[in-house]
Amino acid sequence: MMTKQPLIEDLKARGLIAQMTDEAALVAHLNEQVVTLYCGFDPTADSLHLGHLVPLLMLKRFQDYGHRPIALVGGATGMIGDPSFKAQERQLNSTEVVQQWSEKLKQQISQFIRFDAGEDGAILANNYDWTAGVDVLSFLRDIGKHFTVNKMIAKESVRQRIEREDSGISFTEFTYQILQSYDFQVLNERFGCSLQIGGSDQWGNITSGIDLTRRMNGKQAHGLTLPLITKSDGTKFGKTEGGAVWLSPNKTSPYAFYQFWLQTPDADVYRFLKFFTFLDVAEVDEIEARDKAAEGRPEAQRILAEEVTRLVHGDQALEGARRITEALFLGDAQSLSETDFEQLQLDGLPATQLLNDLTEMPLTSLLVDAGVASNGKQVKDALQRQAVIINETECGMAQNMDTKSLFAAENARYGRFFLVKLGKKKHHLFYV
RNA sequence: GGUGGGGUUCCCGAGUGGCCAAAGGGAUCAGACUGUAAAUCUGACGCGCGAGCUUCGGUGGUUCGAAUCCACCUCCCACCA
Repeated sequence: MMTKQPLIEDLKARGLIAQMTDEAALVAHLNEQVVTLYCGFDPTADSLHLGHLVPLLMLKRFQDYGHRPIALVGGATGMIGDPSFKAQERQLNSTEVVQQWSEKLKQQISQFIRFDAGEDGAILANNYDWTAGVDVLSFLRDIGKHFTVNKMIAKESVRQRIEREDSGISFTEFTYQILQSYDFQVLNERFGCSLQIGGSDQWGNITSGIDLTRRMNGKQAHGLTLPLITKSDGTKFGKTEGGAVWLSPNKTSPYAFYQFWLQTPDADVYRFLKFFTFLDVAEVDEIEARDKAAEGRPEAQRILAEEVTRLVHGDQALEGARRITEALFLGDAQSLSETDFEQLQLDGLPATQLLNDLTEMPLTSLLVDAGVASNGKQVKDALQRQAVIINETECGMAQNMDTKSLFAAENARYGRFFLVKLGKKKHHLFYV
């Protein structure tokens, strides 16, 4: 890294700080030494999603400034469920499932930070290791004694659950903040970890961990939270028609991932460039200025999509995503060669093999079965507007029952490919 | 334990015997305009190509006909004890 402004200044400029404990003390602490910091990720699914990306990149930002990150997988806390700002009690997952998910998260996290032997080499930990073996009496006497229920109840993060009588909060979830606090204390003791970061919903858990660390270890620790990522139109960030955008290529293909970013509204894109990429703030401002001056289509979305896809899926996957995008949106699909088609499939364009007998198979059902649309109504709607295109041929309602002839061999590209477009953005490859 | 209010389609929320697959808003999808953006306008929005099928906390009843009436059950809310 070249000359750059101090870490906290940079984070502020990016809008990445929601709250922090005593700023002056934290800044001084970061300037004085290599700081070991941690962020926890609970296994609530078999993959991380976009919501985890900002904290994950935050760890990397700290590492880039010479600090030592600990990525903590919540094998233990994931068994309990964090009640913070959740409206309802969570469904518990079995031990095997949580452990399995923990392993997957570990692998994902590993690709973002450096695990070399240097003093800023990252550490991967699982709180299951130090929590599973604690017996009840020790837990209550050694740890629980440091918490007053009065304070625990007062936390904003659990207040609505305590005040609302229709949901309530189980003792299990109520103890979550103790477990997380214990993590901080243990990490402080074992690795000298003195800073915890997390989403702004974690503020309560973080400060209680700081308290516990001070009580049990006599050490002063710090905390910093990141803002909740919001969209300018008020809808939830990180969701698409199909649900969450995952970091695992098996759950969200690099192509879909790339497309997600490419479709970022102008009103959010520059903010997101600061949140999700390592481009300098000045660079982002420059891009913005250039786009404003240029009139017409901005460059920002493309840059954002490329940067983030590369970060999460690597150069090769990015190339694949770009190839598909170019073929489908920029070039004309007419000119694709046979190997291009094969490549599209390899690159992750959703593809489905055609059934042998398409007699009596409505186009609506075919497309729904392939996952192009979620129900027949959507296909029907598109058909009524001539918005279904099979290899350059527009289809209307009248063709709904003509699936067999639409997908007849003589209409296939190179005798086996059908590129189906539903609406402007959904593409699907069918092959014989 | 008592009294009163309530559980409606993804969410919020109307509907109190037929005109209800169920107002309105949000979310979502598609079209127009654009730049694979926003805003705006249009259409779709329980499932089904269709005939048609299945919904209004649950079960059973009254009725030609029920989300709407009755009984019981269940969950929630408010107040009282």
